[in-house]
Amino acid sequence: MLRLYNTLSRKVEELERNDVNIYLCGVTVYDYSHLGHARTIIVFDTLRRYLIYKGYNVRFVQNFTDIDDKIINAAREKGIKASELASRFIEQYFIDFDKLNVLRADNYPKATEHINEMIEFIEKLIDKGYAYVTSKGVYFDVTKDEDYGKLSNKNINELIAGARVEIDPEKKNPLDFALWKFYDEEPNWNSPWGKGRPGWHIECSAMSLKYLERVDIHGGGEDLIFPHHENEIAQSESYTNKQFGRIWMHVGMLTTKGEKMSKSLKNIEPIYNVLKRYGANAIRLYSLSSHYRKQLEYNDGLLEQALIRWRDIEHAAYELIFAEGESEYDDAMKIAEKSMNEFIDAMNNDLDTNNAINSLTELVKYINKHASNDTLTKSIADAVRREFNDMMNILGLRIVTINDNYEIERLIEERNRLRKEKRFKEADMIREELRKKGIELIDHKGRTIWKCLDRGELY
RNA sequence: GGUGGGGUGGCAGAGCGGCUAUGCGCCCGCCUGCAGAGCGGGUAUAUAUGGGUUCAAAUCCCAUCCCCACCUCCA
Repeated sequence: MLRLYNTLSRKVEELERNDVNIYLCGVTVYDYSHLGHARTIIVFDTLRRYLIYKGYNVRFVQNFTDIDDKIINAAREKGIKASELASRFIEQYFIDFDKLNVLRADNYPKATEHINEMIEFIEKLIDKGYAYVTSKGVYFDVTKDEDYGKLSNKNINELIAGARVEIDPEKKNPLDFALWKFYDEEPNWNSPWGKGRPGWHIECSAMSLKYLERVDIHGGGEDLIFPHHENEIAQSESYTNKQFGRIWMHVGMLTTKGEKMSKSLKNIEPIYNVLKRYGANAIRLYSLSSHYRKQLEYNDGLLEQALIRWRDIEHAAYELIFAEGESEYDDAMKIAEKSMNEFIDAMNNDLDTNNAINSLTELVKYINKHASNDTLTKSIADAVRREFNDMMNILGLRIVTINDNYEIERLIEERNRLRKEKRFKEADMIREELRKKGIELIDHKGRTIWKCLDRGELY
């Protein structure tokens, strides 16, 4: 049984339903997505893949915040419309995350396409007495929500005392947050209270309500706990009178030299850049190399380690493809089963992906060992293939596929002819030539196989 | 100041009372025409600090120090 840590209860809880609705807070599209975004999204993608593997019926919704001050400012700098900038970075988002082998969500709702839903939401909050209008906009009154602060475990009075938000005398309380803000200049939308733009938190409440009848897992980066998720809960529960979000999952921040990766610290590493250098598989392994709730340090050495780890897995994957012959395979079945069981145990334990990867490594070692001894038969390969592929799949790992291997096979033949004649220099030249194209040859007794390395240049 | 999470060998990362994971790196050897993978051996005297509980603590308790995140926009 899968057990997940719930930020709300601060306990590890079992996921008891069979239909699982997941809402992930996505990115604000005003710039390239960075490795920190990648980690959060890869974690949720892995969770989703695992749930699917376990037979759950998963529905996955992830939003795009496509309107806010940062987008407007960035667009102004570039001299383009905010909507144009947003759609450009949404496009880029898909380029990056498709390469990272992140499954597409069932829905990617955008804030600008749900203005009406938000307005309706706000109207009801006003009707119910949870929100009020000032000269600047519409605000949510946090004191009307008795359990405000329950997610972030904050005491409302302490929050008020230590509030860092600038004081707006019209607000009843410094913690009250905007549902709608008045703006005369574009981009803006009409509302019953005046032209303006929605506040940030309201989009997730309105959109998750629209696309998911119930949110079983709601999550995002750890930095969203307060105020974003706290506010979402306050609004949504005030609106529906029902609990909003069952399990709240939060992914730890990526750090560089011990400090959070963020725009303001200028220590961002855009995904496209890391992809170029290490490839998607290494990034996924890196992102999953530590428990998701812990902070993860970013540096080249760690990506390097992940890439080395990937090389072993990749090697095994190709050896399985090229395996030939028959033999006993009882042992292989046992190892595959053991490795898979350990993998599942690790995953069930609040997504202990690092240990899950270690379990895969166990099988990989077994495969590679047989391969080097020239005892990896097709029988053995068949006996372990399903488990191997399942684990690869859950982790979102995949080898590079190439459609035309005729030329490779031809060069291998030629090289082997040269080797037979002991013309090793020339043979090595062919191997070198292929290596430059990312094809690595592996000599076995009487035959040579190849693998296509997943490397940055391919992206 | 409040809230949460941490401090384990060169690096990453388990263990949550006894049996000192694991991976990577590094060194030596074997194997190979060479590579890759593999095999054998070695390396690190590892558990922030100081107390305490216990026959036994990295694991429990107390104190101290340090780090990070959140408390403003943020994945």
